[in-house]
Amino acid sequence: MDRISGKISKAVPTMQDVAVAAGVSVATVSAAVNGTAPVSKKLRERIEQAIQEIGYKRNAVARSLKMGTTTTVGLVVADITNPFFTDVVAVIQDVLHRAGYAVMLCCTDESASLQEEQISLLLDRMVDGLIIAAAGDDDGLRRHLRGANTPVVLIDRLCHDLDADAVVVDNEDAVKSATKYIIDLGHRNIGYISGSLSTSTGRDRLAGYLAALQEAGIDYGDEFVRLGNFRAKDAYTATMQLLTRPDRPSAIFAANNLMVIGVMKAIRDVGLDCPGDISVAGFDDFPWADVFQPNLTTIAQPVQAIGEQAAELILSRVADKKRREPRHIVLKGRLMIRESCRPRLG
Amino acid sequence: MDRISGKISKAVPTMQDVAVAAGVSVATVSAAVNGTAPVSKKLRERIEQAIQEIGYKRNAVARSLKMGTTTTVGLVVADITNPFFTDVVAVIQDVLHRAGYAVMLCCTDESASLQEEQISLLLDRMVDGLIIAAAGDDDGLRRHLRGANTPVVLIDRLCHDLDADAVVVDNEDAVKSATKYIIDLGHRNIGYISGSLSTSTGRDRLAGYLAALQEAGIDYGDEFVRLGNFRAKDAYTATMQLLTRPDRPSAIFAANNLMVIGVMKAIRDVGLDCPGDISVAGFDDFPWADVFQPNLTTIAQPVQAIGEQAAELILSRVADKKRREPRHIVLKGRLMIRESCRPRLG
DNA sequence: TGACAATAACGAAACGTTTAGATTAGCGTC
DNA sequence: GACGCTAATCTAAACGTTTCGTTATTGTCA
Repeated sequence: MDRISGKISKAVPTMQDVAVAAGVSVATVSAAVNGTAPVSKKLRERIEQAIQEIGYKRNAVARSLKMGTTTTVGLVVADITNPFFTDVVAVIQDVLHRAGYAVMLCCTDESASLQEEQISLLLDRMVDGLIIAAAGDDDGLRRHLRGANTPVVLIDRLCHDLDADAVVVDNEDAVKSATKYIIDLGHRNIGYISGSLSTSTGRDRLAGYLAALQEAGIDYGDEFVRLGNFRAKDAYTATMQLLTRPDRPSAIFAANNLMVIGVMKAIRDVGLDCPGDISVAGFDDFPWADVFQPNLTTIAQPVQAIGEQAAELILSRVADKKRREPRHIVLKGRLMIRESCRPRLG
Repeated sequence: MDRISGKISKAVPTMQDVAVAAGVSVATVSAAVNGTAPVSKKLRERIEQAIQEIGYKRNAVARSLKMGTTTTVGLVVADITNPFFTDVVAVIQDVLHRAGYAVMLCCTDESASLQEEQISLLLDRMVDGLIIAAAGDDDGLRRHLRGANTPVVLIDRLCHDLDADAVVVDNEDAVKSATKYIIDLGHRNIGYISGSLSTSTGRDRLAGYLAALQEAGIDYGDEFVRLGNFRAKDAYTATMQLLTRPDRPSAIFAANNLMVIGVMKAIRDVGLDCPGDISVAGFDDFPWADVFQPNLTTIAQPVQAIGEQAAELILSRVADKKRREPRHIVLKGRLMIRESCRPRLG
């Protein structure tokens, strides 16, 4: 690159170079580029031409240092492999990009310690805001987020005692109505494969299940509840435990989409048929839920709305840093009744 | 925050603050923090303590400006909603994070113009490297990437005439063997739902299909080929066209996972059954391919290896900027034979 | 005792912007 | 022609690091 020819051609041109080329000061170039101060037509044209000629691009890092703002938001999700999260991520991405923001994506694999690392990484890089689907324990999260006065929007999962904006679904209500639907089909022994109880979604969804049982006067409590920790593999073993009981459940509800896979695998592996022998429903809809067999009955989350609201929230926080009351947006899930649940025989 | 009390407490402490607190110069603090120069035990301890006390964190933006390096790589994929990409993204994420790098994720929605925007956004922010699953036309890509002397690794899709590292799958070979498998089952009229032909994957996969036909002495050429552009919806209409022909195909191959969904939907909507009436196979495996019915026969890509190799490549490029020959890594796909293809009847 | 390394700490100049405040130019008024 | 008043432009000081060249502090050896 650098020709040895008296003057060395810089690798990447700076505002200074533009200023020299256009015969003005850097301040004027800055004003012209950003439109922050009036600059005469004549100069503006000269500057623009110089920019074209030498191929100048503004250095966002230098700008960030000076401005104290990076037009970047960090996005932390528990599992990028989960279709629910990817759908939400896609929407957030889209909205933020339109607003000129970049997105730094991090993935915590449902691990609290990894989560702290990732948040630290993002905070170091001075992201203007943070959207988090929190994994694991709340304490670490709170500790890391206090002090850093970066605006935070929680999605999907709440964090106790952290006064941040949040957009979540009414999990309890959704699972309660799904469970009620199953009960109304005549099922009494209903298995429940739960997510991690250190997340608000894990707790709230379970609460919905229990509430429906109670309301129906079924009182075995959490007898049929097993922990699946939101992963297919854990759900598989959990389901196996349920299916090998003498009084095995005639229906199973899985608290998220990944766990449904584990449930179905287990059902297949013990030689049962869904929905013939056992009914299944799960949280989170996915695109092929109604094209492969059995067509799954699910609770669809409003992913589009969740993503949009989260993005809007963080944008408004970033635009106007003054501390306001945190806002919680609660959306409703929707029960998609398909064919994986049948009335209980006999 | 800022108490009005004589001296105002800074929002976020700087190295200067640490220096004052420890009674040393900023240069020494920097040396201690980075270990770039020897500093006596005594001072190091004082500095460390000061850091703890005032809660200092190094400002990565300032550091980037000075160092000309951001320890961030940009990751551009065509569709974050596609399980293949998310799997790869997850692996890349993981490897890069371990190496201390952050990942900026962008999504182009298969649009060339959006892609240029996104790359521009990343380049502005001075990412140290770029991993790209290229969408659309190659010219724009080349134009944007030249000049910026940022290392680039292409994944999944090649870009003609761009001398960048790349890790791809031998698409032609994989599809050829899958098609051969279908032919060997006795099928003659085999539909092919293609991805966009402006991508190398679109072209190579189609080439594999055609090669298998030719080798088997079947010579209707691209009679049964329809464009699905890698999206479920387009694949649906494309499949509909095929299924309403008088000589409708007895088997269909879809060139990626999303399009399989469209194909299955179309088959269902015209009242046919897979695999009873029509056999189906597709590119890209997914977790539930073998738990829901029909168990899909697919070509599994080595997502783990793709992600790892891509991450390693970009890391080595970033570590050592000197221009070397671009490396192309070609991996093999694997045919996962399940139950969605049956011997042709009659 | 003085000369000379070796070592540890420091001062100050970058990196490429933004921006407050100073300067200049242009122009109408008295 | 001196004066003010705008509007346009410039000068220079930040922003928070890193790093080069320099100085201070030892210790060693002739």
